[in-house]
Amino acid sequence: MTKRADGKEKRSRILESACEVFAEKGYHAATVADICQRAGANVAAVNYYFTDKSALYVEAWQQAYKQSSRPGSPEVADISPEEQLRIYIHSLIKNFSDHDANGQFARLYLMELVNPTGLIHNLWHELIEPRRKVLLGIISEIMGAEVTAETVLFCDMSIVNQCRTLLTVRRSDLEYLLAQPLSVDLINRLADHIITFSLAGIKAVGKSKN
Amino acid sequence: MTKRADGKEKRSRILESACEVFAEKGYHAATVADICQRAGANVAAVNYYFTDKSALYVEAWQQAYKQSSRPGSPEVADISPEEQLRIYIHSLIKNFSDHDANGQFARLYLMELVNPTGLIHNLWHELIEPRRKVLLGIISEIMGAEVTAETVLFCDMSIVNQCRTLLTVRRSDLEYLLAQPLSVDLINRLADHIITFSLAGIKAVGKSKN
DNA sequence: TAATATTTTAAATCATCATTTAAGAAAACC
DNA sequence: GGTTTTCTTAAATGATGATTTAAAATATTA
Repeated sequence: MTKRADGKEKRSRILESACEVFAEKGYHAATVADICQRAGANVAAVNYYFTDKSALYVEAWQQAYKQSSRPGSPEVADISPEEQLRIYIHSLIKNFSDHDANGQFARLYLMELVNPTGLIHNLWHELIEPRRKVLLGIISEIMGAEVTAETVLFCDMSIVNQCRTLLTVRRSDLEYLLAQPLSVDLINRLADHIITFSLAGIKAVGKSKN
Repeated sequence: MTKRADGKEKRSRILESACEVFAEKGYHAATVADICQRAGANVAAVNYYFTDKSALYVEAWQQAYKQSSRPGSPEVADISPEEQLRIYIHSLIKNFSDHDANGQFARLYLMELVNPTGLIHNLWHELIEPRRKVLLGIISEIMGAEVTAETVLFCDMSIVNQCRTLLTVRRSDLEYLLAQPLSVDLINRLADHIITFSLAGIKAVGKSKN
C-alpha cells in the first residue's frame, strides 16, 4: 500500500525511451530490449510497470500526445486568417522537425498511419480530429464560405502533407537531397516556402471552385 | 543443369506476393509465412529460391521497380511545361492509388523511407534520382531560370508529398476523412486539386524569389 | 524406362524476442 | 531492528517466425 518516492522514476524513463524507439522504428521493429537498455532498466521492468509491449505502446502514445504542443490554437482572434495560417504552418514544421517530445508524437502518428497496429483505435480520431479542425477553420476562412467541404479537406491534406516531408525523410537523406546540412535556417526557409506555396494554392483552388 | 519449364512459376508467384506483403506491412511486420501462403507455396520455397528473407526483399524491390511505370517521361517536347506538370501529377496520383505493380513500388519506397532497412542502399539513389530529375526539370521550366536549386527542390517536395497522401493514409481512413468512398472520380478530383494548387504555388514561389 | 536433376514438402532446428518467475535488494513503516 | 511492501535482477520459459534438412514427388534427358 505504500509507494517508493523514486519508484515512478524508472517507469517514466522507460516511457520516455519507449516514445523514442517506437517513434523511430514503429511498433514491430522496436524491441523491448532496446527500450529498456536506453532507459537503463531490466527487460522485466516493462512487464512490471506496463504488463505488455502493446500496453506500453498505448501509454507512450498518450504520453507523447500530452507532451506535444498543439499547433496554432486560435488564441488571438484578431489576426487575419492568412497570418493564422502562417503561424500554424510554422508550428507544424517546428513540431515535425523536433526530435524530442513534439516530433515524437508526430512520428508515432505517421508510423501508425503507414502501418497501423490497431492498438490505439480509440485514441485515434478523438485525439487527432480536434487539432485538424483548427486548420480546417483557417482554410475555410481564407477561402470564403462559397466553397465545399471537400475542397477545404483537399487543401488541408495539401498543407499537412507538405509539412510531413520532415517526418518522412530521414535527416541524412534530406540533407543529401538538399545538398546541405539541415540547419534551423534551412527549416525556416522551408516553412516560408510552404507558406507562400500554400497560400497561393488555397487562393487558386478557391477561385477555380466558384 | 536442366531446368523445369514451370519451375520459375512458383518463384515468380512468391516474388509477386512478396511485393504485396512488403508493400503493405513493411519489412519487419511482413512474415515469410504470410508471403508463402498467399503464393500457395511452402515456407521453404523462399529459402530455396531466394536464400533469404532479406534477399527476397531486395528482389521484390527491383521487381516492383521494373513493373512500375515511370511517371511523365518527357516524350513530346512540344507541350508546355504547365501541361507536362499536369500529366506528371496525374500519373503520380494514378501510381500512388493503384494497389498493383505501380502502387506497390511506391509503397515499398515509402516504407523504406519511413523505416529504412538498409538493405537496398545501392538501389536507392540510382533508381530514384533519374525519375526525380524529370519533375525538377518541369518545375524549373515553369519558374524560369532565375531561381535557385533549393527553390526548385522545395517545390518538388511540395508536389510529391501532396501526392503521397494516397500512399500514406489507409483507404478506410481516407474515406473517413473525406466522408465518401474512394472512387476513381474522387481520385481525379484530388489530382486536379493538386494540379491547381501546385501550379499556383510554383508561380507564387517563383515570383517571391526574384 | 532408367538415371538424373529439379522442385516440393513436412518436420526439425535455430534465433529472436516477449513474458514469467523466483529470489534478492532497497525503501518505508512500525 | 524487524517486518512489510516495492523494485530490481538474472535466468527460465514460451511464442513466433526464419532457416535447414532430408525425404518424397515431379520433371527431364538419354
